[in-house]
Amino acid sequence: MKTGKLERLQAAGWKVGSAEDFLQLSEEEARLVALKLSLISAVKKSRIKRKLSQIDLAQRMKSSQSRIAKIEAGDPSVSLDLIVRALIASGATTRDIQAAFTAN
Amino acid sequence: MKTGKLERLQAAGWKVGSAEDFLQLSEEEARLVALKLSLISAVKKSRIKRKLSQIDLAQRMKSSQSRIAKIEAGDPSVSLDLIVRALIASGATTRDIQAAFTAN
DNA sequence: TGCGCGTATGTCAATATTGACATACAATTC
DNA sequence: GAATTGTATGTCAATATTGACATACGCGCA
Repeated sequence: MKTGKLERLQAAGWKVGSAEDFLQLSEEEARLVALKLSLISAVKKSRIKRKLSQIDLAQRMKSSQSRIAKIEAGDPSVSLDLIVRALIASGATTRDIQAAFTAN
Repeated sequence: MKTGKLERLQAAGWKVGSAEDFLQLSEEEARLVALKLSLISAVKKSRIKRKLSQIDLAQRMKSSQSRIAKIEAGDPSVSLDLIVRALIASGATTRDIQAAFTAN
């Protein structure tokens, strides 16, 4: 998960480009972040629900335990692709995924 | 006239190679590809609906026209992150994104 | 015909993401 | 308190993805 660009810029009191561009970009970025967060939450829920350890899930998707931990911790190095792969591998149904996408 | 899954995958440029390989695609991989295809379709629909050219959309999301073309062509080099960014930048609502799932 | 416009395709250096590994931390059980 | 089990964090070489650019294609129009 990317560090909040908006928050950091605001904290620094910066103006970037026009206010319009700035607000639009941050809104889009915020939507993407919110989407990732709800998917991450769904991964953990699904994994726990199926009583899988991080190692179990890692083996299912041919990844590693540390990657799963980073996914669930919202590490900036984790892509949306990997999050969704984890969701699917964890046994989440299409409906589960749909719900996660919608819940933001 | 519903297109077969195999044709759709090949048409989208995924390295599928042969029917043999396709059959070896795990259910998880197939679900991820199907998800990407739905979202890709939603990107193009949303862009056209808002009367945006690929160049327009590229500027909105600070990418390039060729990237947008590759997104819509289902180029394997395009990540899910970028697809969703394009969806958001094209003006798609959360409901539009949800619809992309239901449609598949 | 040539011209503008939108889209498609190939390439590539820069950057982002990956699995794997080592290691630390937390809770549980003996 | 030591072993076991599950999770967190940092690192890094290998790989994947990126925007940018050049260029080609299709199509309507003057």
